[in-house]
Amino acid sequence: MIQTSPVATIARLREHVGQVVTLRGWAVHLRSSGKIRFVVLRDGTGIAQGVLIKGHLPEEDFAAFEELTLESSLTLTGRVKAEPRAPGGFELEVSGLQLIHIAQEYPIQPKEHGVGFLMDHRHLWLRSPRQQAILRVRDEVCRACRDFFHERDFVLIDTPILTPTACEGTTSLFETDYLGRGKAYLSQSGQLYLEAAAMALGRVYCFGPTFRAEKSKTRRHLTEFWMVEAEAAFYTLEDLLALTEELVSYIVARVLAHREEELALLERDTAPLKAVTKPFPRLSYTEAVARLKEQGMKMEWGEDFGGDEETLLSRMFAAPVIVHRYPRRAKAFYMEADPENPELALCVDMLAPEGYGEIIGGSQRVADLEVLLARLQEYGLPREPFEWYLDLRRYGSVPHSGFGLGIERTVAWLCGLKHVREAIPFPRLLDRLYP
RNA sequence: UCCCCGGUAGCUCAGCAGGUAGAGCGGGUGGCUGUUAACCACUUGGUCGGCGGUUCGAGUCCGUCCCGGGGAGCCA
Repeated sequence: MIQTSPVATIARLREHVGQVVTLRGWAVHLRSSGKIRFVVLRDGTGIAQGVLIKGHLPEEDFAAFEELTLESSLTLTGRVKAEPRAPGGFELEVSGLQLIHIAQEYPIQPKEHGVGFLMDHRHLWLRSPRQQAILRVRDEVCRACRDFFHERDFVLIDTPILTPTACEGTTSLFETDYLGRGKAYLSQSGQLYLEAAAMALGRVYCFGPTFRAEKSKTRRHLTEFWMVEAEAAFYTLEDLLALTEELVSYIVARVLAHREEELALLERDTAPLKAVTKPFPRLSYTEAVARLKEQGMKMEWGEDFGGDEETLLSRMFAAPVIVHRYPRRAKAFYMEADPENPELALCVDMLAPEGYGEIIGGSQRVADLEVLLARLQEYGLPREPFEWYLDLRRYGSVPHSGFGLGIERTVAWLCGLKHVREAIPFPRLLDRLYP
């Protein structure tokens, strides 16, 4: 395509005021008032308005407006002008319009649509300003996680997605045939492999998709979701609590600093996010149960928290709340017992405020071979597939701890979303695999 | 897996007591020199989720299945 003027992006239009530039993008609003016509263009960096005045551009280009439909692609060339009346604050006095592709009748209108319809058109829904804003926040969260760990000398370790066994025997797994040699499962956590890597590199983390085949149908569940997990040799539960607290406050600060515009577009009240500062409130499970009972919840010591309990607990504090030392029998086989009370596990959950619930789960891991062997038996797990994992306790075992943070739940919280399905580009849900 | 709600035009919905299927938006045509989800006029648009039943007659009542939404459980 022949360009007669420099190509600009809408986000940087202010640097081109007074100059003639070309914008490339898609039509989002088309209005005509006879001899004056308006095209609102989006290019992925923002929106800007082009004004077409009869006689100020070739007649052919002026007439091409008539062919435009919503989401048609085109280029606009013109002089940049600051204009308070224009969406985005800048407009182009169009001297040239080139059609690239005329879109068919676009299904998504600037009006209310049902969730089902929007999800069926997720590939197009992503173009809407709100979805773009969410995806930019997600991008910031992911980058913050990587930066955080690199600044602290954690090494990125890519753990396998196809695995021979469950990390935690209890949850259901996606099963696939492995080239006729038996079953393979989609990973539900990189943790076990990360533990091996921690014994090699000290501090490690992984960042990738995880899969849970549970038939969960709630606002906080996906069947495929992203998790950042960290594992560190010689870390105790106390070290772990400090690390999770640091990570979450780091993420929140980064999003507030770099994604203010997006949060404003999402109409996210940032006051509760600005209140997220260290130290976070810490409660033992036993204390949490007592607090819930005070609030009138009917539950007994030993039961895990349900959705209602989590919501209530997270609403009691401005910052995320750290709940530690749950009853061991409600938790996974690899968690170290509390030496002060063997009925408790040295574990942690972090609950996001405003009712968002669990975003982090972690624990100190069993370091002793005999204890781990007994656990496998206790939980009814076969020993053979875990032999490699047991080796970690045979060759220089050390205390170590790790955790995982759910990306979508974190993004949903930061953006103030009602459901995690909007926090991932293409959500995989119980009854949704398309698009 | 269980409970609740829903499925009518491309979209969002209305449709009373069973009696010839409606609106707004979108699409199309025309008008308008500053529009902001523009406005005005005209116009287009239907396998009422599928199957079966009751009835002279079913979008409407009954049965069943499918799909979607919300919640529970389970889970992180």
